[in-house]
Amino acid sequence: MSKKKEVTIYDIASALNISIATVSRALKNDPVVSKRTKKKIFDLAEKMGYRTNHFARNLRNQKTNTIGVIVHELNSNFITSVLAGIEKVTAEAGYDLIIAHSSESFSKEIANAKNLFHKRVDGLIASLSLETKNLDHFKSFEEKNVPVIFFDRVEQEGNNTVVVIDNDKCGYQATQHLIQQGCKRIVHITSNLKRNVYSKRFKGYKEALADNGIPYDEKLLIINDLSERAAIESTMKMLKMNPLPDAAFITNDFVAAICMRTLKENNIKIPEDIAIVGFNNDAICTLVEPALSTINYPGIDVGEVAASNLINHLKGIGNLQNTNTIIIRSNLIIRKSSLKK
Amino acid sequence: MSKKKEVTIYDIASALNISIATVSRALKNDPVVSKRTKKKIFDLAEKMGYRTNHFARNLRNQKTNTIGVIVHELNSNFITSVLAGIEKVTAEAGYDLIIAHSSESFSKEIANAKNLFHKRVDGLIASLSLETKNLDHFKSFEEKNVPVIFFDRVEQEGNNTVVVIDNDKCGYQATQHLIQQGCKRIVHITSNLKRNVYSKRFKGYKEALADNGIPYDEKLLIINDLSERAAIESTMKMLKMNPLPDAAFITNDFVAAICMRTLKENNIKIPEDIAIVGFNNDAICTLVEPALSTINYPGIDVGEVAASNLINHLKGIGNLQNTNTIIIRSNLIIRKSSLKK
DNA sequence: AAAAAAAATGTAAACGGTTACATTTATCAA
DNA sequence: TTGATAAATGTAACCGTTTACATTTTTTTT
Repeated sequence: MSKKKEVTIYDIASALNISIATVSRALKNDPVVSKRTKKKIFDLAEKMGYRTNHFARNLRNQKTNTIGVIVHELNSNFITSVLAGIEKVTAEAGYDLIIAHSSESFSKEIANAKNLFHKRVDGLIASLSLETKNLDHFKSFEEKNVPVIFFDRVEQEGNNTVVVIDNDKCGYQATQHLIQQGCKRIVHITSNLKRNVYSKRFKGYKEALADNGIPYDEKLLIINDLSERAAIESTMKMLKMNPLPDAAFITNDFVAAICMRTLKENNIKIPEDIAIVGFNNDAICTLVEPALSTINYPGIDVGEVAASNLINHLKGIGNLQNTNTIIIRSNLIIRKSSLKK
Repeated sequence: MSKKKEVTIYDIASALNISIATVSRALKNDPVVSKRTKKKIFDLAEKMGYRTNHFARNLRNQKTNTIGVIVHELNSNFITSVLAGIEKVTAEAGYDLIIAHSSESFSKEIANAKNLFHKRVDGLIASLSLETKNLDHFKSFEEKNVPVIFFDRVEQEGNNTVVVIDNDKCGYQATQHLIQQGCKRIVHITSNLKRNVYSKRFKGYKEALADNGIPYDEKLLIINDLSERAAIESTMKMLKMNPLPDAAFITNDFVAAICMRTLKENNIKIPEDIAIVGFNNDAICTLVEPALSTINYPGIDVGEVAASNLINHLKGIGNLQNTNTIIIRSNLIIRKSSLKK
């Protein structure tokens, strides 16, 4: 089962009786090579089944042409949209992608970072796990001047570049909308408040309450880990409240969908008894009943913006040093789950 | 913004006044190097921040340590499960992954195959797009003896190795179950019958009908492209049938969910008026109302099996030459959407 | 037709590992 | 102490590109 020997520029050169330098230049379409020679070389390369050895090239060029991506989970509509956006931009620019996921574990995130660092990615795009306590594992990238862009779950310390939405405003809008529907006891189901996305949405939630003269009640705040089991538990907590809340702002559509199912199983009417607003605008929103109001968080845009900024930086166009925060447009989508009137 | 120079085995060697050969051997933990020397080398490598240059190594070793994956779409629960399974196995074995998706387009699948071929992946795992007409674009892999494993959407021509479920049986079981519920006019909503998965499920559907003395009616067969729009159109077609069908076996949970929503919008009761069985067992199944009966198609197992067979082949353990088909266990899950009694 | 300038091509040294083979050093038996 | 053997280390070629610099060929100018 011996592999056929690979064709190299030496084979092409000696077949045409020219130097490897000319072959190398021709294959990169260097204008310095004459059209006649180029044609001969292209044709023969095609015929011989030549393929570039990227290792030799990268070894020589001292760059990997690879972007690393670290996400917390793959099983998420939002994340796959972001990946699609990243993929689109990086593929066009001729970069490869190595995708790693941490399963929300800090130690796995550290391992992923170390691995991608050793693989020498030219740049990194990352969203933090729920458990992540610090950014020490990204220091090595900084030391070697490898650019890192964070998106969604980010940390503002130091001079990172981050791509986010205005989570504060989104939390405010969602809550304000529920208040306008006449809701007064609005539960907030969210996740680890150490993560910017959740703390900011929480901040917006509180601000909207305050602006409407509704006192903040910490009993209405429920934290969970975004799993199905946790979503059910959170809902049960909500059901035990007395008096029952009249709305819930939930920072994740999947959790919101589980919550709605559990509420319905317990004979709660949505939105009449409890109005619901989710977050992300996953495909699931229009499949559950009633359709789920949510914040539209366009993952594809996030991915595209993160990737194109990174690549422009790598190409020397633009510079991330002076770019601190990029805010992507987002908006509230009102559906039946929150329409009381 | 000059990058700090990378540390190489030469730097370590000269710092310790030994040869690069010893350093190279030590870093690979070659037993031929003495413990004393090894320790010195490890410690210094750590201290100097040495990282292996994979390009130099791979160039010399003539292998890439990379597995290519081609899928039709990322936005699918099933596919992300498969990827998770593949990732688990390949990461443990120390292989990298390059993931490409064709967006169901034949030309993009060809481009992806060509790209991965030029990147010289050591092996390939692929599921075909809906549009794919032939496997010519995988011939180059065969020629260079690069192993290819197909999963889910496969083509049995030639001597490929494929990882699938018993789609025939699944189609039979789903249909049989609906018949047992008393259904007689069972619509089958599926996709391109040129793809094995759909043709086999269709075959099972027809066999179950035949075994129960129900004549096959081709008017009850609806083909679509799995998009939301197509799912709605398919449902409208179903609604226009006279008499109305009493069940639908739909080969995709997402399409089934859209279909259920559309039916409900048109005041059809599920399962009383029309019973539904989907396919895949996506998370969505228990979030729609009523909960969706489906075929459990464990993507993670598919991914793990495909990847471990590929890697064993690469390592010389086991051989794919004589492995034609691997069938993964699957089963019918009965929920409310199909329970008439 | 010769000189000057421009275009095309060639030479050879990197890039950073791996490893067959050669050499040195350590260990042990007689 | 010596020679034989085993253990450890070293030398140098190789993997397939890229590119600064050198050289040759072609074109233009006078």
